[in-house]
Amino acid sequence: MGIQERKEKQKLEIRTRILDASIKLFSNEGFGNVTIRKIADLIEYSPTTVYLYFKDKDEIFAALHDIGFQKMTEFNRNLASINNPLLRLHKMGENYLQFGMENPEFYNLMFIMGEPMKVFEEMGCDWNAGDAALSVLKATVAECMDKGYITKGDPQLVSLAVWSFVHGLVSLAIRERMEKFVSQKELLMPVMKESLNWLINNIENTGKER
Amino acid sequence: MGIQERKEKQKLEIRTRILDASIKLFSNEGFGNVTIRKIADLIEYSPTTVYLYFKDKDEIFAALHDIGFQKMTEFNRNLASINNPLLRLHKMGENYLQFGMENPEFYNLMFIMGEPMKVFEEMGCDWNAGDAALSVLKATVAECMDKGYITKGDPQLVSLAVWSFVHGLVSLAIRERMEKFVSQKELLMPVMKESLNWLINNIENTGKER
DNA sequence: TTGGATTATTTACATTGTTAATTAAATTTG
DNA sequence: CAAATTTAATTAACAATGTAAATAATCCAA
Repeated sequence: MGIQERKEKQKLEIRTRILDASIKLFSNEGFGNVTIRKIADLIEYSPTTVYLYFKDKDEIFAALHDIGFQKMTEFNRNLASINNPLLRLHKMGENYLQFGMENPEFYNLMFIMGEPMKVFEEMGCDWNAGDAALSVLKATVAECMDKGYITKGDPQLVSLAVWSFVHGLVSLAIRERMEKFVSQKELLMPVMKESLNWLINNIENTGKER
Repeated sequence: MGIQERKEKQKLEIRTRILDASIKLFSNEGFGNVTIRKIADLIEYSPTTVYLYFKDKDEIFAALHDIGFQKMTEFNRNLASINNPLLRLHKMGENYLQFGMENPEFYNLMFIMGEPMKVFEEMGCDWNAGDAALSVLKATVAECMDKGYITKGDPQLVSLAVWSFVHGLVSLAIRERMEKFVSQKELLMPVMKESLNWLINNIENTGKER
């Protein structure tokens, strides 16, 4: 049935156009700027047409959320070539910081906003995109422990700690809570990286215990 | 002029009523539930009256933000009696976690939402409430370094790191990004505390370097 | 008590998310 | 190919929201 196929493709095409329009809107002006009517304007359809492709606004956010994780995965391509797991962990952290600072609106969607999570809850499905990304982190931490780069312990706990740390940095920075610590915007990223260095140095196993 | 005085007092009284109503609204149902009209209903005034006491909604948020910091300060009363600065730092962290988990909406206002910050920016004034709280942290970290509990270094950098860490934990938890790591809600707080233990243990100076 | 200042309310408007009714287009069927 | 049916899109409408302007009520000094 070639006709069904084409229809599916068209449907997907418009869905993509809606998402692209949304991205354009929020990456320029933030999330307050994403309204159904503005999306409709951009794709040159009437506002209600949007509802033929997405149940509601939150479902659009959820879809964008997934796109964000794809973007982040691309960001992490440079990890594959790093053999030393601690260096890889370090680089992974730096990537995370950079991704957040360069895509604050996506970051917001992925790790701060409540809306996408509600959709996943309603749909009875989990936070798959996020969980996949975290699995990589956990595997890396476990490898660090296996090979003795960091003190052996619960990889889950250490992963959570590392993630919380970098998430804390990014989210404080993009929500402008860091001005007391970092006076100029250009210094934000360097200071955050230094902060990450500090953490990595601290958790590195220099054989102080057992 | 006793009459001026009374007027001031009345003005303040209504301002307080507006803020109280707002707190009631958002602590039950979150921030989406705070609308000018609902506030007006609660204090039994017409909606536009609210604008005689606050320039706009964001200014209400900014005022609530300050109240949040007062609450947090009260939370930290238990620190005064702790002499060991590292123990005090640890307890300060636990307080922070507890405050955030018990007052997620206030926490949101103080450390996540963008609105209050915009108001401070517009008014040309700084994030005073937050800065004051951070000064205490910085002083404690400095004391830890002075007395050799943690490796000497830049207190500013370490303070930022510690704060980012606990902020990361709280904000991931209240925005429900932690479900992969912590399956049940009752376990959240224990795991977060364990995570904090891990950090404190890691930064504790056991004399491994110099 | 009267007139200006203060405080409050009533209207009003634009923007938003979303639903229902209606029309236009495409597809299937006879 | 024409009629019937299904699908896609639009127009109209609604309720909620933030907020401004016009109007009314209240208060206080002269």
